[in-house]
Amino acid sequence: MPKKDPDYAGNKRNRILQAAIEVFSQKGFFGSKVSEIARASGVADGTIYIYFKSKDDLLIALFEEKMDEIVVEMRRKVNEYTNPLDKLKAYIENHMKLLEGEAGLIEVLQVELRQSSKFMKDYTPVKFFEYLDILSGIIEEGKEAGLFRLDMNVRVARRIVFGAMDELSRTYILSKRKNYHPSVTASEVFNLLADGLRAPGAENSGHV
Amino acid sequence: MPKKDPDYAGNKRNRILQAAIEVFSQKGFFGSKVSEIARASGVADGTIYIYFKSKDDLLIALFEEKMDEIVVEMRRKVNEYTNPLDKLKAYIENHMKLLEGEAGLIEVLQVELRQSSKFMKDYTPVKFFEYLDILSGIIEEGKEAGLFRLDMNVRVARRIVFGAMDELSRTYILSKRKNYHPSVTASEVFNLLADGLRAPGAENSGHV
Amino acid sequence: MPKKDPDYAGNKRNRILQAAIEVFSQKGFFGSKVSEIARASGVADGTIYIYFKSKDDLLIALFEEKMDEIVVEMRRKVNEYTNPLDKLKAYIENHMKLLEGEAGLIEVLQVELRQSSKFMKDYTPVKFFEYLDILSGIIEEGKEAGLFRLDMNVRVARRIVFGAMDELSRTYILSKRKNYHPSVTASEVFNLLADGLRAPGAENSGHV
Amino acid sequence: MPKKDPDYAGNKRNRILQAAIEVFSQKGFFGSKVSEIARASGVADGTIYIYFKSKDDLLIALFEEKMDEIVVEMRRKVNEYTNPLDKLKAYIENHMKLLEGEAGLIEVLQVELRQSSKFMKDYTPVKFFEYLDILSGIIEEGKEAGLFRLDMNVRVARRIVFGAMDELSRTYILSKRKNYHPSVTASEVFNLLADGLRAPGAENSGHV
DNA sequence: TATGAATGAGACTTCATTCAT
DNA sequence: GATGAATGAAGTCTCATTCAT
Repeated sequence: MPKKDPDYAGNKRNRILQAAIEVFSQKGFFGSKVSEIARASGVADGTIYIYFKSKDDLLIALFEEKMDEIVVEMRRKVNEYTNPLDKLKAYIENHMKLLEGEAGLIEVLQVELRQSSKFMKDYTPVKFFEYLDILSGIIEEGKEAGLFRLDMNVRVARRIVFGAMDELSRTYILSKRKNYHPSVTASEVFNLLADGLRAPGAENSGHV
Repeated sequence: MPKKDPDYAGNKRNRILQAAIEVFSQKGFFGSKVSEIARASGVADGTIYIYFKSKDDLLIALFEEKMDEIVVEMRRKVNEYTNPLDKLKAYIENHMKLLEGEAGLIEVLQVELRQSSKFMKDYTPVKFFEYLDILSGIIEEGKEAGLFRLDMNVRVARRIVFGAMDELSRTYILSKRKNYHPSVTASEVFNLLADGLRAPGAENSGHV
Repeated sequence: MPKKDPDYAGNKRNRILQAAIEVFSQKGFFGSKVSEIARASGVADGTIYIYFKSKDDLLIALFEEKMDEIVVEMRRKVNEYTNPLDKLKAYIENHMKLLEGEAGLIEVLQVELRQSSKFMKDYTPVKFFEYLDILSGIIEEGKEAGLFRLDMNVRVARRIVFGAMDELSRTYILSKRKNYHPSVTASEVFNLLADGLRAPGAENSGHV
Repeated sequence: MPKKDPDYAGNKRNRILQAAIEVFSQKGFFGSKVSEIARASGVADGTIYIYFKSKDDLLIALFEEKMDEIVVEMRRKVNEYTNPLDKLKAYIENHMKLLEGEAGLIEVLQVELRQSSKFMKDYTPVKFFEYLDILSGIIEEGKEAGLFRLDMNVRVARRIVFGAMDELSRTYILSKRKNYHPSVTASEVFNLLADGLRAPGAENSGHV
C-alpha cells in the first residue's frame, strides 16, 4: 500500500490545469491573475512556476493537452461509423456535446486560442489543426464515396462546418447556457449543412 | 472662413479610432498600449482621454460606431434585391468583401468582440445584434416565401451562416491573407449553405 | 523669463542619479530597492523607468556619466603640471580628495564596478579605462623623461598605483571615515610609490 | 569498521563549500542560486541548510575557513625567511601564486568580501585581518631592522602593498587569465614597492 | 483643447528557506 | 542525515490614467 499517492505531482499539475480552465474561462486570459489560479488550485503562487514556465506556458499546455484528449476521443467516436454522413453527424454531435461536459475548456479554447496568435509569437496550435483534420478526412471520404459534392474545396468546407458549430457554442456559452441547447442545435447544424437552407421542392437553378 | 478644418475635433477623434483599429488588430486589445495608439494617431497620450473615457471605452466606441457604418451599408446592399436567396448571397458576399477593404476592423470585431464579454461587465454589443438581425430578416423572408425550409430555427440558422463566414474570415486573416480569398470563399459558403454538402443525386433518406 | 526650470527634466534625472549613488553606496546594488531610490529622489517608482531602462541601466548610466566628470576633472588637474612626478602626485592627491567630496560615488564605483562584470553581460567600463589611461600617460612620460625606471611595465605599474590608492579609499570608507584620512594617506602613497619602502641608506643589492 | 567514510559528513560539507566557491566566483554572490550550488555539489537543496544556516552563512563560512587555510600557509611560507625584505617578497609571490591554484577562491574573497559589509550587518572578516597582520608584522620588522623607512605608517603601508597586489589579481582574473601573469607581476610589485618608481639616479629632492 | 511627464497600483516571477517523508 | 516539492514574501517593471501647464 503506497504511503502517498504515486500520482501526487501529476495530480497537482492537473489541479492547476483544471483551475486555470475555470479561471480563464470566466475572466479571460488577461483578466485572470496567476494568484487567482493558485488560489483556485489550492497551491501557492510559486508552485505554478514549478509546473509551468510562465502564465503563457500554462495556457499553451492547457491548449495542447486538453485538445489532445479531445482529439483522441473524437477520433474514437467518429470511427464508430463508416458512412461519411454518419461520421459527420457524430462529429457535430460530439463537438456540441463537449459543451456540456467541458464547458469551461471549450470556452477557453474558443476565445483564447483565437487571440493567442496576437500575443504569442510563433505558437502554432498543432492539436487544433489535428481536430480540424478529422473533419477534412470525413469530407474527403464523402467526396470519394460520391455522397458529397465534388465542386467543394475541402479546406474551405471544413471551416464552414467548424465555424457554424463554433458560433453556436459561443452563443450558448454567452447566453449563460440558457438558449440554443447543444443537443438541439447539433441536429440543426447537421441538417442545414447536409442539405442546405433550401426547401426540398425549391428550384435550384439561377443561383450559384 | 475658419483657419482650420471645422471638423478638426471630429477629425482627431476619428484619427484615434482608425489608429486604434490598426493597433488593436495587430496586437490585440491587451497587447496594445494607449501610448501606441496615441503615437499612431499623431496625438498625445492625454488627448485620447479627451475623446474617450478609457481604453475600454475606446474599444466599445469603435465597436458601436464602426458596426453602425457596416450595418447601414449592409442594409443598403441587401435591399438592392428582393429575392431572399439573392439577399442572402449579397449578405455573404458583402460580409466577405469587407475583409478586403476593412480588414483591420473586421479583425478587431472578430477577436476582441468575442472576448470583450469576459472583461467588460455588462456591455451588450447592440450593433452586432443589428447586424445579425439583417440575416434573420432574410431567413424569415425566405421561409415566408416558401424558399427556405420551415423546419429551421431562424436564430440558430443565422448563427450557422454567420459562424461559417466568420470562421473563414478568421482563417483568411490568420493566414496573412494568402489563402481562402474572400471573394472565392463567399460563393463556397453560399453554395454549401444554400444547397448543403450532399451531392445533387445522393439519396436523402435515412438521415436527419 | 521661463515659467519653469528649463532644466527640469535633466534636474529630475539628476536627482535620481544622485539618490542612486547615495542608496547604492550604503546598501550595495543588490541591497538597494528601486523603490528606495525613488523615495530618496522624491519621485514615484515608475518615474525612474522614464529616465532609465532598468535598474542595471541606472547603475551603468551612473558609472559612465559620473566617471566622465571625474575623468575630465582629473585631466584638468594633472595638466596643471609638466613634471611627471608632479603629475603623479596630483593624480594621487586628487584621487584621494574625491573621497571627501564624492564619497558615495567613489564607493559605488569601487565596489559595484568591480562586481558588475559578474552580472552584466558584456559591459565594458570604458570611462574607467580612460581614468587609468591618464595614469599610464603620466608613467610613460616619466619613463621618457628618464625620471622613472625603464624596467617597468607601464600597464602593470599603473595598476599598482591605482590598486594602492583604491585599497586606501576602501579602507577609509569602510572605517566609516575615521581612520586613514585621504589627504594624509595621499602623501604616504606618493612617497612609498615614488621612492619605495626601503630606507634611504639601505643596501639595494642582493634582491630582485 | 564503519561502512562508509567516517569523514562522510565533513566531506559533504566540503563539497558544498567547494561548489560555492566555484559558483560564487563565476556569477557573484547575488547571481548565484542556492539550488545551483546544490546541483554543483551533488546534494539536494535542503542539504545545504543542514550544514549552513543560510546563504549568507555559507559565504561567511567560506571566507573564514578558506582564509584560515591561506593564513596558515602564508605564515609558514613567510617564516622560511628571516630578512624582512625576503619575507615581503615571499608574501607577494605567494599571494600572487594563489591565483593559479585557487583562482575561484581568490575571486570570491576579492569581490564578495568587499561588498559583504554592505549587506551583512556586523560581519567582521577576522581572518582577513590576520592575513593583513602578517604583512604588518613584516613591515614592522623591516622598520626595526632599519631596512624600511621609519617615516611610514605601517597600517597605511600594508594597505598599499595589499592594494597593489589585489588590483593586479583582479586584473588578471578579469582578463580571463590572459594578461598580467601572476608570477611576472609579483616581481614587478616587489620591485616597485621595494624601491619605488624613481630611476636609480633620479634626483630625490624637491618632492615628498 | 492639447500635451506628455508623472504617478502608483498591481502583475508576474524568483528563490531562499522549510518540512514531511 | 538527506531529499526536493512546496511555500510566499518581496522585487522589478508596466502602463492606464491624471493634471499642471
